[in-house]
Amino acid sequence: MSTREQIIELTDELIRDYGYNAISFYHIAQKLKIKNASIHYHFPTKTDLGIALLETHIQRLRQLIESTKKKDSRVKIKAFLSIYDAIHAEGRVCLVGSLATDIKTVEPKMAKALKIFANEILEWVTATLKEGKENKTFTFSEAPRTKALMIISNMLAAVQLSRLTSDKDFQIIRETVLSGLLKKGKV
Amino acid sequence: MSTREQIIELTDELIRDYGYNAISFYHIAQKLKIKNASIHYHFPTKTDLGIALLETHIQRLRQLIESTKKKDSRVKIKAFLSIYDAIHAEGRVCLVGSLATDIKTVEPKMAKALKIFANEILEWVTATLKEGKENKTFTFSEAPRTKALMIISNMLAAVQLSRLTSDKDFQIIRETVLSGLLKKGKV
DNA sequence: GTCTATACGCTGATAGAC
DNA sequence: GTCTATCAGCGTATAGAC
Repeated sequence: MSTREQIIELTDELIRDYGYNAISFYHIAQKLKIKNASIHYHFPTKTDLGIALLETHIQRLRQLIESTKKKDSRVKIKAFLSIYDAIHAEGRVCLVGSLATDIKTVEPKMAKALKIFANEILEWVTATLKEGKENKTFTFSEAPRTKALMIISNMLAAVQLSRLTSDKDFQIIRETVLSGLLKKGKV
Repeated sequence: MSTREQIIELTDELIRDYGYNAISFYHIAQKLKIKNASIHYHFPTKTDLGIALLETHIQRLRQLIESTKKKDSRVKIKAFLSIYDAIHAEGRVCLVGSLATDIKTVEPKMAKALKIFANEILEWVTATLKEGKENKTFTFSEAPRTKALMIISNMLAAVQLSRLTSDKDFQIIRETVLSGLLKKGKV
């Protein structure tokens, strides 16, 4: 992995652990055993680093969407939930949630990238739910986009809340989300 | 309002706007037209200020619980949702969500206060749902604590997500939460 | 590409006058 | 209780050698 990629990877972990405004170039440099100035070579400003991180996430999301395109709706939703399983296992929060609380402190260009990322997630989950509802894989009464908002908000907050209440609360929310989609005879 | 109260009030707004690690004593002092050192007189450290803020919120929550004690379950849940209506109207996020992303950066004493606050909210909503289910005000199939987790996570994330997707998404989530509790013939 | 050296503003915090 | 003055440390960022 190139230095540039290592910086992005570590920044991702640090932001989801501590938050954008709590981390510094010095923290990143120390962990990677490089110097402060080396990071500035790859990313002139902190904003540049933040945008590069978001663009990486957007790219990965698009790859996931592409690679699961022809799979069952259930597989797609489970792929979405699996992302949160990994985040929760790390004791971290998701990038969208972490940056949502900081959005008023970042430069417009970075805020824009964050909004694009959040909206592409919402569009994908919406499309997946719509598809799953039509082919009777999922059962729910709300509009697909509404249901997507409910599921995303449940998962986004699950990783945050379980830091405060109980670790097990993540699993409870996750299972309730899934069973709420699959349970037949409801509605 | 005393200076001490003004500091707490403004800190609350700033944390929910920008996040704990983005705000400084200088920002607070400037807005209140006092000096840096005056804040340190009331709160020796930033941690002391954070804890005082959380204790204020815990106290207010207890007052709300007490004042709505004998009211209908529906009134209690609407009181809970109203808190988020106000937060969303301000364009801010809730204190629990804002600090959940920063918890690994604050001192243990402050983290503890935050956990107490989050758990008391969860207990209240759980008790309210249990009561409402028993007297048939609410209709849901999950355990009361599970349903409370779902509702709290929906609302906590609604204020965060609506900063990124659309302002209207808050209302969509809020209405879906409420109708999911009141709609008869479901389940 | 990575380093050393450095600039300099902001941050939390303290001492002591009023 | 609030002020002035001051501090050390950390933050982003840059210049220029290797």
